[in-house]
Amino acid sequence: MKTPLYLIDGYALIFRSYFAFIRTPLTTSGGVNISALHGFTRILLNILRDYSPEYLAVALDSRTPTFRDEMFEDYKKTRDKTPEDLKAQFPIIETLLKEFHIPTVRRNGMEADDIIASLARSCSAEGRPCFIVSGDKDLYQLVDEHVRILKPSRSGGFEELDGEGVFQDKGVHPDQIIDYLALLGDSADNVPGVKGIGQKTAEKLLGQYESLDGIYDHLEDIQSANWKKKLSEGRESAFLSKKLVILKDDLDFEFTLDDLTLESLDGGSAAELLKKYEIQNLSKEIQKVNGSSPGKESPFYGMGEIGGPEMDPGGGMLEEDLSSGSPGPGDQAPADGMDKEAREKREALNARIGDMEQDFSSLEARYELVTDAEGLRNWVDRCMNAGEYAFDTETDSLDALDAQLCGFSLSCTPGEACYVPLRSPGNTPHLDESTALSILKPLLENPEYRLAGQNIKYDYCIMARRDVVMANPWFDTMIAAWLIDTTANSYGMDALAEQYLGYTTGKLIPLYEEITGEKVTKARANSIDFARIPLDRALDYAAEDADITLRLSRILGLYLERADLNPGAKQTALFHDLEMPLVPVLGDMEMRGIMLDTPALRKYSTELEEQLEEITGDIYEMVGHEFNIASTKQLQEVLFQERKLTPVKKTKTGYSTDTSVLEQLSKEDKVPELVLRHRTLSKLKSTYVDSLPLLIHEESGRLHSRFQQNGTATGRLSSHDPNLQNIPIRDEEGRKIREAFVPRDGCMFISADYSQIELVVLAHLSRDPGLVKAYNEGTDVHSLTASQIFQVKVDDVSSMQRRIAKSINFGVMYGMSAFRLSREIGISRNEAQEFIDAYFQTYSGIRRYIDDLVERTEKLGYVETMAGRRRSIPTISSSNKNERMGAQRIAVNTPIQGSAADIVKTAMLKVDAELKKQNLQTRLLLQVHDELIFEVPENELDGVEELLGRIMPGAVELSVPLSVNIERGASWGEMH
DNA sequence: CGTGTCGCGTAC
DNA sequence: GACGTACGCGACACGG
Repeated sequence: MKTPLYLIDGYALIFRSYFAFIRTPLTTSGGVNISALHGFTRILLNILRDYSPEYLAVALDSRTPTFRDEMFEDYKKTRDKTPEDLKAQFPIIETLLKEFHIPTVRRNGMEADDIIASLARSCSAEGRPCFIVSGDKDLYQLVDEHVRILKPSRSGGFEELDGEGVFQDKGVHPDQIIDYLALLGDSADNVPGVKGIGQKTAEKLLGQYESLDGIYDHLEDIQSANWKKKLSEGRESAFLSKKLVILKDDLDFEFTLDDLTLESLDGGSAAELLKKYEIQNLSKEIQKVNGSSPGKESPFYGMGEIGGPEMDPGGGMLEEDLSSGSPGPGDQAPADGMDKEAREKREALNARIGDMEQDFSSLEARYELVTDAEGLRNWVDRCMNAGEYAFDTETDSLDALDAQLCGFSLSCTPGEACYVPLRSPGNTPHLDESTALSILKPLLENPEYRLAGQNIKYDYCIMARRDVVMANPWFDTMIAAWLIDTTANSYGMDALAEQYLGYTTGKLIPLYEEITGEKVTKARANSIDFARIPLDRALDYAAEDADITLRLSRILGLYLERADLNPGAKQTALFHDLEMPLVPVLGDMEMRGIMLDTPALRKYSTELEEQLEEITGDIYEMVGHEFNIASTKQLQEVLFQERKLTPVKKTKTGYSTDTSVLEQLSKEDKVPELVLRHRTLSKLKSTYVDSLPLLIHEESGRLHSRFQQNGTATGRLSSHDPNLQNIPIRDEEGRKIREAFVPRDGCMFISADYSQIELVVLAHLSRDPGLVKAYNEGTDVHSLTASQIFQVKVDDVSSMQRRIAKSINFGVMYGMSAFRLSREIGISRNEAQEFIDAYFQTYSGIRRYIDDLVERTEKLGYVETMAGRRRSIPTISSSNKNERMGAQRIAVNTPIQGSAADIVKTAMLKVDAELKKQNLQTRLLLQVHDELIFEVPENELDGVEELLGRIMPGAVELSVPLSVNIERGASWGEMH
């Protein structure tokens, strides 16, 4: 066996090392980035240590444009400009290589890859083993019986890839890599590939047709119309890509193998260099490395042409602009039907809004940094005198339960604000938290002073955890903006300032990135630490927050008032009497959390795992091979191609494999049946059983879901992290998860849910005599409906008939079509239509209500709920029928769903007030749309049941009775 | 590796 | 195409 040659892909490893530490770069004490120097040297030393190579070379890229640039002018054009702090490391690394006496090879017009390819081919030709050190998949094409890849692993070792290894890694053989890359493209190098073909597809196609030529020769045989289309559109691009990814392997070199020995290695001066960059450990290590016969000059090969850009600046692809023209905020008043007085009022309000905008835009902001007690007292006095002020906290986390308080800001006059830092970088003296809070407390806790804020629930929680209970959260700009336009895509302060004030705020993320040098990814945006921002910059940002919030509160107040000019409108009341008081109630729920029986879930997880493995095995056996059952794409192939089952319906990208389809297919084949079971169990496992325990808060040991008040267009709440509003209940397996929600010691749960609240609301809104009568007499509405449409006595209604009636009752509220109903209950479309017709004949009041509502919506452009919540529906007059029908369904559904939400919110406030009044320890934990769940000390159980039974049915007054089911249980699963 | 989109499935 | 409102998972494609 000949002595192996080691080829190191220089720049590939340098880039890789730099970007590996991009979030927390390695730097010298002076802040100089040394990630690449460190990482590259580490890999180099590991090769020396692990493989003791005799022959080795580092291949480097050309300093001038390469033949690929000439072939394809966009080549590598998508790359960002190489960062300056990375570029600065190139010469250092080259110097290091030179001083260490590591042979380097570079040739102008050629990339390192081409050099490696040529040297590797020479090795193959003479039967010499060759190891290529790189993580770049382009080089996989070189692997053969003599050539292998050494891919540096995270742990510091190397993964050795031969032909089999390449196949394991990429799913194709080395001689297919070129075609693989030609299909896939490489965005980093701007190799186009075939658009829409990804790893999985490329792998599959090459598995079947061997090569690119094979694929195009058999284009007509390809089953998927989708792929066929993409491939034929991308043909030219594929073959150009192929040319780009083929490495040039026929370069001639003037040197011989002997020029690539490591005999003259000399770690001495390299060690000095590393020491200079404060890389102590590697410096020591390199110091010890020495070749056997020192003194030989390190060869440096190349043509010596200088200059030429290393890389071109990126072209920067523009993202498609998704924003669409949104309706103006809150002003969709009808032109007609308004009397003179109303029009005058409206004009007066518009004038006030205009004047206010004018005043605000001419302000010169004056912001003050407050660092001592006297300064803060002064500001608190000013706020008290004004009676109304804006308040905002700065912290180190968006999670109010973890957050440290870094400071806060106040404003009581537009354009004037202060920031009070409590944590900051550097040594500027400032107030400590407890002193500051003791001065602030009398302001925040006195209900006489009205507090404006943006997302007050957050600040409420922050302060409550520090024993300051904000007593008058009076104007949340986020919630106000939501009420004005429930379908906006952002309620962030920046967006509101832009929209309502025409004001562009300072942006925190760029500021933070500039100061810390860290990239703020989405995952990290939660933990921006405001204390790291120097006070001068912090002042501008934080004080502006309070200033803008105050301005927004004033102008949004006017917008609410203006909305109230519409007949019957009551947005201001809805805001102040319902939504704002709800803020602390939701904050309390979030802070309290709910207890989870984690051991029970862990045990269940194991059971599910076992069942899943068994099902998976059975499926593989029947299908004859392994595949990813969770991949709809792969599943489609198995079902519709291999097993030749008939597709039932399509999705945007292929054939559907959803539950209804699989159920259908189960009649013919066992596999879809097993897949259904697999779906159910893996859904439970991944979404609930395994995920819920991960969200348990360390300090409290409980699960703190967050209730979003502006999460929906209808007025419902939503819940997230975790979403506790979609915990399973319908199936036995799912119910087990509810059983893992348990009360704290000495308590039980009480659940109170409104029965059929949406149908009751429909009865109330439509005033349909039949429906109203049924509710007043306590008749079972579904049975009554069935008796009417099937023309039988109520007592003779079969369970099937009742089920159908129930479907229709619910379907009507959603604007269900005959098509859907027919599928839902397995009857023909005509039959379904007959049922629907019979339904509307029976409940003619509902028909009339819907028709009137749609007509009214066409006139006004919006719908309203009982509490005056408004949703604008501009597409109600669309010329596109589908769009218009969709709008009509929204118009019908929103008042029903939204009014139900109004009722439940009202109940929450009344119950909360009563619990406080009676000084009970019972606490509201969850709201699930029509259900409230309380944690109740045992001695309060009876009293609370009585209280709920008294308050909840009468939360609002309706023309039909609203009944509540109340149950108690030792777990959430025990109720219902 | 991070991010967005899709298909799907859970709740009311 | 065909029933409203949410959230969140895994797979996949894609860009840096």
